[in-house]
Amino acid sequence: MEKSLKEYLAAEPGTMDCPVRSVLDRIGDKWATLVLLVLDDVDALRFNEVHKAIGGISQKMLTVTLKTLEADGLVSRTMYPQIPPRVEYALTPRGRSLLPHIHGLVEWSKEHMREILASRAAYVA
Amino acid sequence: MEKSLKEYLAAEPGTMDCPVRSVLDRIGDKWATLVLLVLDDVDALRFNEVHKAIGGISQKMLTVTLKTLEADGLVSRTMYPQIPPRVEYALTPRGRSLLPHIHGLVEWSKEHMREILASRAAYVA
DNA sequence: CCGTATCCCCCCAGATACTG
DNA sequence: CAGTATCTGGGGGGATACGG
Repeated sequence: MEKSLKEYLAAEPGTMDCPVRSVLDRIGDKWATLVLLVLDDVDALRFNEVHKAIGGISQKMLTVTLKTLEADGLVSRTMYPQIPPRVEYALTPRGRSLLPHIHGLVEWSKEHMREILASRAAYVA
Repeated sequence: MEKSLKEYLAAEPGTMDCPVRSVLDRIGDKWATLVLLVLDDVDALRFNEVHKAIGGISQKMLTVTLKTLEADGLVSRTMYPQIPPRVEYALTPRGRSLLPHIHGLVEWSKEHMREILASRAAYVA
C-alpha cells in the first residue's frame, strides 16, 4: 500500500520517512544546492576550489555540507594520500540525476526573479 | 550583459539579487513548499484547512509562510467580510508555474528515498 | 474563525585558533 | 592543503495568551 502525498504532509514530522520532507530539507539547505551546482559541469573539485566558487560560505559549513552530501551518496570524496593532501569532490550518478531538477528551479528563478522582486517591493504588510 | 550562474555563486551573498539564492531560499523554506503542495489540486483552502493539512506546523509559522508566499505573488489571499470571517488561500498563476518543478523534486525524492536512507545508514562518519 | 503579540529557549552558523 | 575544536550570539520557531 502506497502512502499518498497528502497523507505524508498531514503526518506529524516525527512520523518520519516522509520523502518530501527529508529530501526537500536537503534541497532547502542553504548551501547544499550551491555545492551541487558548482560541481556540475566539472569533473571534480578540490576543497578549496569549492570554497572559492561559493561566496560567503565558511570553512566549517562547507565541511558539514560536503559530509552530508557524501552521506546521502550525492557527492563522492576521493582522498589521494600525498603530502600535501589532495581531496577531490565530484557528483555521483545519483547526484547527477538530481541536477536537472535543480536546474529547472534555477531557470524558473531566473525567469520570475524580476516580477517576484517587484511583488515584494509592492507588497505592504 | 548577462551574469553567469558561476559569477552569481561566487559573489558574496550581500551582492544580492542572485536569483538562485533568493528563490532557492524560499524553496528551501521548511514550510513554504509544503503549503504550495497542499494548495495544488484544490481551488482554495481556508486557513484552518491548510493548518490541518500540514502536520506539525504552528499557527505562527503558517501565518508567516502564507504572508511570504503572498508577498512573492505565489499565493493569493481572499477575504470575505463575514462573521465569522472567511479567508481563502489559493495558488496564483505564478505559483502554479512553479509547482511542476516542485513535483519534479518530489518524484525524484520518492524514487531515491530508499537508497538515500540506506546510504545514510551505511555512512560512518 | 483568523489571526496578532509576546516571551523565551535552543541550536546553528560564524569567528577564531589549532593540527596532520 | 584540508580540515578539526571550541566558543559565542542572534534569530528562527514553539508555546501561550489575547484581539477583531
